[in-house]
Amino acid sequence: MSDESPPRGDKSATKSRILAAAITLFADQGVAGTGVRAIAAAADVHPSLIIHYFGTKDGLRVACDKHVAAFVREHKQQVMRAGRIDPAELRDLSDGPPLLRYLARALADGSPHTAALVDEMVKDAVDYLAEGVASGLIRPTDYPYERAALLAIWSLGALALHEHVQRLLGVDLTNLDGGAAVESAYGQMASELLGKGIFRT
Amino acid sequence: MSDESPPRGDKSATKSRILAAAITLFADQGVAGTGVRAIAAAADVHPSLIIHYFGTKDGLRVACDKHVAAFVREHKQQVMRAGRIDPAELRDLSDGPPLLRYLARALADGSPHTAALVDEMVKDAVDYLAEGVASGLIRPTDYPYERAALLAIWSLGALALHEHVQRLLGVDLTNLDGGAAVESAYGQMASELLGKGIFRT
DNA sequence: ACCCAGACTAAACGAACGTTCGATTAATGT
DNA sequence: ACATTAATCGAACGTTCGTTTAGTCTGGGT
Repeated sequence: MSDESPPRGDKSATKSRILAAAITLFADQGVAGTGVRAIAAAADVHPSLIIHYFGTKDGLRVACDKHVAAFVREHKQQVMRAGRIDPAELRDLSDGPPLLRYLARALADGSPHTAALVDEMVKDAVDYLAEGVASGLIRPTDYPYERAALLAIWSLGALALHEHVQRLLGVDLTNLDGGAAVESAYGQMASELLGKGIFRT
Repeated sequence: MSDESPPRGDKSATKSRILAAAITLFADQGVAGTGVRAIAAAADVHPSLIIHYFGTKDGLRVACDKHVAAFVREHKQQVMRAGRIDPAELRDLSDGPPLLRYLARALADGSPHTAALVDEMVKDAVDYLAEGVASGLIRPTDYPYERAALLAIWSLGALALHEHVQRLLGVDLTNLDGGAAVESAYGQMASELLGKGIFRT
């Protein structure tokens, strides 16, 4: 019980408090299922202040999209591998709003900015896989784009179904602590499947 | 322009008309984003009739869940492989409400009955894969349950992200016509990845 | 012929919704 | 000290929400 009452008159701090509250609630209950009053209460501000800053509820949604997209853009590779985010950045992730849970919902909901984000991730994956092929680690393919796309879909799809992944395999892909996901049942099984394949040679 | 005006006094027909409209709208806009009035208008009935039949909006949601679950339970294997539903059943799928789109949203939203459904699919996949192992087609593994679970997650995750799958690979997993998905870029790439693996031997 | 169960409608309720408007407060420049 | 600006609140707007209540209409049993 230290700084419970937010300081008044600090615009950017209030704005990010609203943003954090919105991301949390949107991630939990969906955009349509969350009212501005609930967000305002969580951010400890008056509802009309949200409109004053973001114009409209959808403006706030867009701001949340952009905020999460900015984070993801800096960690594309790690997010797509659903783990192994370096500990320094990880503190920001556990302390702040649940960015990955928000992303998971945005992926399924088809929010405006998410498609572009996914496309970027696929493009990066193409390059990343091409490097692996060049260094002889990764098997070449006739369809490098399609392979990258499918790997991205599988990774992000697992993130979107993180609730089921947790129930079935015991890993919370949205709350990775120190690369736990890679050593988990999820990571080990993914290695086995992608490593040796599934069909008998 | 044949039977535009629905017959009055046919309880079960009206009920399924409401159910179909609800599944369509829920799949398109989400449960929270769809009002009972919109459903009533789509089903061409009065809003209060929905309450009369299903008690509450959430009761209608549960009825939709059950209806979709019943369909999926009869086609578990095909749904998980996201294709190859036999043409007879397929007509019901294209004519009726978008059951797979509803399922995709329910998977990500975590609706009540979906978890049990996924668990059943995984259990079936365990058996199915065990048969493959017994017949020598499929490589054995030390963790058969985890393998089945991950394959299910990948399949259903791709379904949940069907919008991105369509944009990236040109396949609509929710609107499969005659096993097109298996021969598509999605199906071929999945075969390649699961067949030979990704790492160079 | 009557009646009655039930399919269905009409109108309204209170609550919650997103948003607007005007006032109040506190910091800032002069 | 004063004017200005912006941050923030308080109260209300009109709309839509899910639901309720009371009713009308109709087909089938007796």
